[in-house]
Amino acid sequence: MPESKIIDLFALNTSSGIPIYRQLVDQIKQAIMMGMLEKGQQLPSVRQLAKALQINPMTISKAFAQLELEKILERRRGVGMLVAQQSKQTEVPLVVSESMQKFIKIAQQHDLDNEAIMLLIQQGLSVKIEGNQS
Amino acid sequence: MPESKIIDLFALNTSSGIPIYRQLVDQIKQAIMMGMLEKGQQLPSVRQLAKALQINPMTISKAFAQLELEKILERRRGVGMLVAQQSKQTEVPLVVSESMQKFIKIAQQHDLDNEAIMLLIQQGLSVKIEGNQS
DNA sequence: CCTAGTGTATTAATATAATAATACACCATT
DNA sequence: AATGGTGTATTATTATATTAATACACTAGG
Repeated sequence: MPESKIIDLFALNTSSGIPIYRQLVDQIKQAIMMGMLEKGQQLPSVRQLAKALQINPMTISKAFAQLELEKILERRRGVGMLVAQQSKQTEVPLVVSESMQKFIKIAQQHDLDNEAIMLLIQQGLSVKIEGNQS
Repeated sequence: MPESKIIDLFALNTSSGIPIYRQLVDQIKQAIMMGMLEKGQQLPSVRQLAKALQINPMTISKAFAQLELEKILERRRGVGMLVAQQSKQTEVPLVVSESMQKFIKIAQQHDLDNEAIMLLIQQGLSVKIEGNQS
């Protein structure tokens, strides 16, 4: 994916109540999972993004700081940012996406809305382990 | 489910960063979805819960205020709280749970952790319509 | 070295949310 | 009406998170 198009990956919603930097973090992880960003891929500069998205450069930087902590991106002062070669986030296998789509379809056919679906999954994930982690 | 056992439904984590009242809201919705709370079912009183869970009564009340707004519970001053007969939250059909469990199993077999699974679903839900928007 | 491009540490301003204390409102039973 | 149980509006405190401004740090290329 050409660097110029990467900016189009981001769809920020400033009135959703979800912090901008978190939206950035999530959307980058998702882009990698969907195969839209590859390891070694260079990202647009903090200032380019900040200008294009009309937000403060530090907000971008904060998002990337978190992503670096999680070993997903590498930041290089004076150079730029790129998807880490050893990124912990990787593209999701097709069978997984397919299984998910099947599940979502069935859930929607039974009138579950998005929030209910998220809650159900959350429940499903926490039940696996007896007692609560998190 | 006997009222005395309902308190056991709640597993609050005061150090998770997730607000207590939101944990209560989510856990009640989940309990209904899992069939552990039924329509018309009476809930323990605000003060009983507050004492058992070691939190302020107003925190319980806040959670229930939200659930009433969403037409899930009914609150009756001087009487108590109960699951609304017309509750918008309903038990999830078995086929849905099964499909979900299948999906979770496959995802975990492919090394997705809980956070990745949640992000994936979130992505899956936001990409509603495949096709042209031209 | 100088410049113009990278990213960022520090700090401050803002915004907002979460929790709790209090006193009050409502209801059923006597 | 008195009592003892319900829930709650109001208010204040606290905590904390988010965003932004500024000045600084690093790098590549001329």
